[in-house]
Amino acid sequence: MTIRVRFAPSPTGYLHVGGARTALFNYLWAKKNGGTFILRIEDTDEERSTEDSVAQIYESMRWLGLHWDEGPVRQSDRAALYQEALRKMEAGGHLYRAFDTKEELEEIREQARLEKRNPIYDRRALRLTPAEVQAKLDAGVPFVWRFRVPDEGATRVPDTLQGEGECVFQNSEIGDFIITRPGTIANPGGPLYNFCCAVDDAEMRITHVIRGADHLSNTARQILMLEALGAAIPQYTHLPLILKGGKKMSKRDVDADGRFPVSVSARRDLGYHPEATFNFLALLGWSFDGEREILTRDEIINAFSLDRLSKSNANFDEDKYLFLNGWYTRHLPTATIVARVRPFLEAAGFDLASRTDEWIGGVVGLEIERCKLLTEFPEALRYFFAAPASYEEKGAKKFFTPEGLALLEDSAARLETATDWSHDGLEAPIKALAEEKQLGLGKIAQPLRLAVSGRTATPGLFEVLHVLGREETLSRIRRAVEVMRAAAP
RNA sequence: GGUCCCAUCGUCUAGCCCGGUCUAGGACGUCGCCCUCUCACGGCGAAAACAGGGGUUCGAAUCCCCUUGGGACUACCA
Repeated sequence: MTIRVRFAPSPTGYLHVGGARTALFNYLWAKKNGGTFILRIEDTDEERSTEDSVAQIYESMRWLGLHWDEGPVRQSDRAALYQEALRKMEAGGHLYRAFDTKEELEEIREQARLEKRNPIYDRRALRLTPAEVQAKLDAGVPFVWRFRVPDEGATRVPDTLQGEGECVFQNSEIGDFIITRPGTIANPGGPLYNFCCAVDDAEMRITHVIRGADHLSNTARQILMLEALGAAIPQYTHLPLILKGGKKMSKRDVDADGRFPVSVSARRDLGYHPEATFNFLALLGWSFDGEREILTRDEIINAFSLDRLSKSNANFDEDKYLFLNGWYTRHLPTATIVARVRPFLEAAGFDLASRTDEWIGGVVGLEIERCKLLTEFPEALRYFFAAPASYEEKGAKKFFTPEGLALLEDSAARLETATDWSHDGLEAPIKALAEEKQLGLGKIAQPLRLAVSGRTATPGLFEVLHVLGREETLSRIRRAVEVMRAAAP
């Protein structure tokens, strides 16, 4: 039997990293087994679904390389299918109409709370006589369809991960759930999530449902409907949840924290790599061998298996994500990094018109070990595009002293007579100066570094001077000297 | 409150199913040392965990029970 899995997001917000991980595991399971990965958009909630979200979900999945084999299938296009399933279940005696108002239902819940019971519908609609039902229908009283859960027995959710192979729910604890929005005969209410999900899983012949553990109790209901429909029950894998601050990631206020947003697109905009994200997400609840953690897409696909999934919830480890991103920044081909950094440099307003990819690659290469996120490059590279507007305060205090000033002027004098502006050609005269002064190279280099870059931490000083060129270097030193004189006359 | 799920270093985890090889392995983070013109990268090293209590067993991180803790669900959302 060929494996068929689906990722079924609701477009009520941007795809977040938790959803992306669910999509990833479905994708991996399909790829590993030569199966089919289906994308299904669960947009039955017209109020909350937006086209913007739909577009962003596609975009984020493509960015991560989670290409789907079938779909996207939109539930909003499948009304006829749900209508047919509804008729089938009704004919089987699995459904009944309920005319209760929101207020009545709230009362039932409140009562249950007081009695410390699970709030379960009391089936008052089921006690209506056929004549009473007909009267309400004739009067146009809105109703919803409820699924009649069997009185006895239990519903077993076959799960590869949670429980000991299955999770058991007593039917008496489930309660007759609602499967449509309120409507009338003339104007029927639309189908609800649980219902569509079960119908679609059956219709699409889904073999494995891999989704978050927050769906565990829904699954019992979906299995009940699947049985009523006479459909096969897929194998379920309820993934442990990704926690953020000890709580489930919330769809709302997705990107409330600008530094640690949860939407995939916001992460991309912050300069995270798809490779790092793919790798990191795969390791969130799954492990390769417990030793290796930096893995290629193919290695992950080949090694992926459901039985190496963890059962317990995982905190979203920002430090590790950032570390991995830094690793990929350092190890991805330079051309890739340059292509990805370019837009960030442009956005920062740097003039790239006269800059070749080779030149950009050069300066990116110099700063790459100090940058984990692509968004860090503009600030890191700023001094290659413009003379420092200010000098690092701590460094200025330490190196812009009378002694530092003298050293800077001496350095400038040596550099002015330098004929060879290569790394070695620059190093030689400065080293000679250090020896004459009986100082460590750092003593000379630090004031120079600060003068040309405004910073106390940069790549090798002579590489920097080489890139800046003679004129630019000397003019920056002159400016620094002026600033120093002005500050301490 | 009810139902369900989960429980190894601060965090992500390996080991658990098939008890002894575990003085519990790796990674991130932290700290120290080395490399070094600075920062970073890299290298080396350190501190750091089987939630608690009962069983079963010659022997338990591994099996069973209880307690405790954490999470999810508890919509005419998905």
